[in-house]
Amino acid sequence: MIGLVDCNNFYASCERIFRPYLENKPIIVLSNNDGCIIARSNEAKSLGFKMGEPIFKKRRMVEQHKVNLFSSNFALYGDISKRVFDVISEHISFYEIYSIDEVFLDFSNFSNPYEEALKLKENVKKCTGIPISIGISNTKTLSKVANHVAKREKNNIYFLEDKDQIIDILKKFSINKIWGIGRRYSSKLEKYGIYTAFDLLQCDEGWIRKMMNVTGLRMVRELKGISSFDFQNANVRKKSICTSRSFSKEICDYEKLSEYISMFSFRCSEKLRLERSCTKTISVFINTNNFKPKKKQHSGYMVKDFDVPTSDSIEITKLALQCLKEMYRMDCEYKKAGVVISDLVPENQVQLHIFDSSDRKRKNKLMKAMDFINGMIGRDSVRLGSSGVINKWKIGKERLSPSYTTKWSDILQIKL
DNA sequence: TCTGGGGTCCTAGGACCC
DNA sequence: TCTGGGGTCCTAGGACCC
Repeated sequence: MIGLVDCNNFYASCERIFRPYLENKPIIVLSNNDGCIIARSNEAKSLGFKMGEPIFKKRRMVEQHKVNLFSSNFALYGDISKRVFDVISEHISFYEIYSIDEVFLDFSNFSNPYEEALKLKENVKKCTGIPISIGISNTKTLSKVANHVAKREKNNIYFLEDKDQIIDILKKFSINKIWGIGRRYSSKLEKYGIYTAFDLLQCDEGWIRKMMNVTGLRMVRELKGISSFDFQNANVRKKSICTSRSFSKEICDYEKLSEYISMFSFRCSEKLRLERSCTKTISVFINTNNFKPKKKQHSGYMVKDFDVPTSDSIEITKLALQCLKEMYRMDCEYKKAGVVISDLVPENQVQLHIFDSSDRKRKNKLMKAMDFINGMIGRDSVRLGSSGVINKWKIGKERLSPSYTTKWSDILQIKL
């Protein structure tokens, strides 16, 4: 038996924890630059706000219904997420964290999974203030289905086991809600008259394999109750790391753009060291605003390799800036840029290079010192000169809530 | 005026090897 | 007229997830 925990409207719920007066009020959380809708409370959902919609198109509706808008506060969400998982780990020893607000649980040792889920749900709510839903079934994909159903149940828990019951639900379950079927596949399948999960189960497996390759086939098997996606080991390393941003205003100036690229590279290398990995490959991209098709368009993308895999911020930033230099066009206005590092190897398995003359031990020490200082007294306390002197990259966040749990200056005060 | 960020997996086809 | 068989590695692009 596999349980899937999903935090209800996670980001919106995080904002609500410290503002109980927002209970039953519509809440929307916005992406960077306060651009798109990325989370909605149930109240906001029923008012008709859509995921991913740009908020400026909805200004009037926001005012009309007195919707509470928030800029995204990922420091807060990340910390609350960790607390939720901490509580869960006290109940269950074998679990797989799937995303910031989802975790698969091994429920096979419980004689009464429903009771166990209920206890877990209540404890998470009590300890963190976050409401969760739990779907239970015998494969990951079916537990995802069960979780959908759970969202509408009174207790937010659904145990899906009985064969007839599974068929009943799959007959009403439209394909675009299935885990692993997105917009492309659903419109492709609908052309063949396949509208529900049940319809999909009637198809020939060879045909499914041809249509949706082996991943799609595995998903269909899971719907049939045959487990095809394993539990992931808790400490899988990342295969790539990316830092990218859209700018609130387009940038032409090379100096300014290079400061961003430098900052993105630095951020990537910090994440990389946290993973205890090194990178072999770096790619940099810069894009103009494709919502303004009349303006000159350019999508630059450049990849470069390191002779020796590294996690050194200085080396990584240097190569990234070289990429930028080679593709930057002075007659373009750039709206978005990013740095991706890939081909990651564990730091203790780095292949050395016969002509490598740099003192890697010394560089490592320097990076450790930087990470230590920034960890002690705050991000960017020490950084590279190439990223500029002041925090120019502060992206538009007008409605940012305090970082109640991760910043001393923002800690909640209670009057007794 | 204003449109997010960070990941994963799979496949076909080209280039190469013996 | 007729021209083999069995592999690996890499990349771009397509699909998906939250």
